[in-house]
Amino acid sequence: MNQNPYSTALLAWYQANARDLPWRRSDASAWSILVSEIMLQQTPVARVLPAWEAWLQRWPAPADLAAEPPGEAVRMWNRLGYPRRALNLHASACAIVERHGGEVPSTYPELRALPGVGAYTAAAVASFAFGGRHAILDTNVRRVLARAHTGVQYPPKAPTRSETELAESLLPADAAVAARWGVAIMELGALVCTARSPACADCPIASQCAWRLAGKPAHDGPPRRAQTYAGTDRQVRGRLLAVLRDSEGPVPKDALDAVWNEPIQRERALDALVADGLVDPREDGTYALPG
DNA sequence: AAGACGTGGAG
DNA sequence: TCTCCAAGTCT
Repeated sequence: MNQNPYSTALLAWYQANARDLPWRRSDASAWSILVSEIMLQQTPVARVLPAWEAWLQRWPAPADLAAEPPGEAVRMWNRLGYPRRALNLHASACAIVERHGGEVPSTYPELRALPGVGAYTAAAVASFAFGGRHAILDTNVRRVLARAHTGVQYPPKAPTRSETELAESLLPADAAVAARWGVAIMELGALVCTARSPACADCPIASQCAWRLAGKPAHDGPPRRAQTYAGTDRQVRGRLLAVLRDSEGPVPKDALDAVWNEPIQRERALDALVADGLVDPREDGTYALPG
């Protein structure tokens, strides 16, 4: 049926060990799945759970969100991080209403065309919401493939062509099986084949894992540089936006000036937020979330 | 095609 | 405390 050597073991493992996440339930709408995928970008499941519930309760369909100003999406996003995702979700909702009659599109190209929807998210929604046959290549899958197939501890910094080709070569032929296999290998990376301390004893494909068989050699190459945060523009942007989020209406410039004492950096961060459409400078000199 | 882009929990 | 990292995307 396919050349995937551990499909059966992986599927069985998933059957027995998958988390009961709300966006995986059979009654989850395509919209709710899209929302979950955007929220989960670079953000842990535990923090997404409550945000996802609140979001869907307020905006059960794309049209509900599209009917509100983008600033409300940013406010609702709260402290999930990367607030441009809220803007993208709002813009996606508008596009879905305008171009797709209010229904989340089902094909990869249509999904990929939505703002904030890249290769991973388009494949994930097409697969998880619509049962399409697409290779899922997120950080979990990339790590599993790096270990099981390539025999190294960590995947390359950025996704490569060969990783995509490997993932596609492993895809079960049947679309429904492929969709299930996609979540399964992702779940394996999230629960067992983790970044720091993989639980190889619990791994259904341990006997075929190239990295384990090689004695789990440590990562070879330059250290994976951690992202700095303290003192960066990102931190300033975060503080600036928090003031606007926590305020009912427009705020005077003084309130923004108070969050950071270095004026050059502060102005640069504010200008960038305005350029990104996350902050709306008003004629009276005050600032607000976009209306 | 490196680097920017938030936030908070775990070890 | 400090580093790492969590279902990426965009420029």
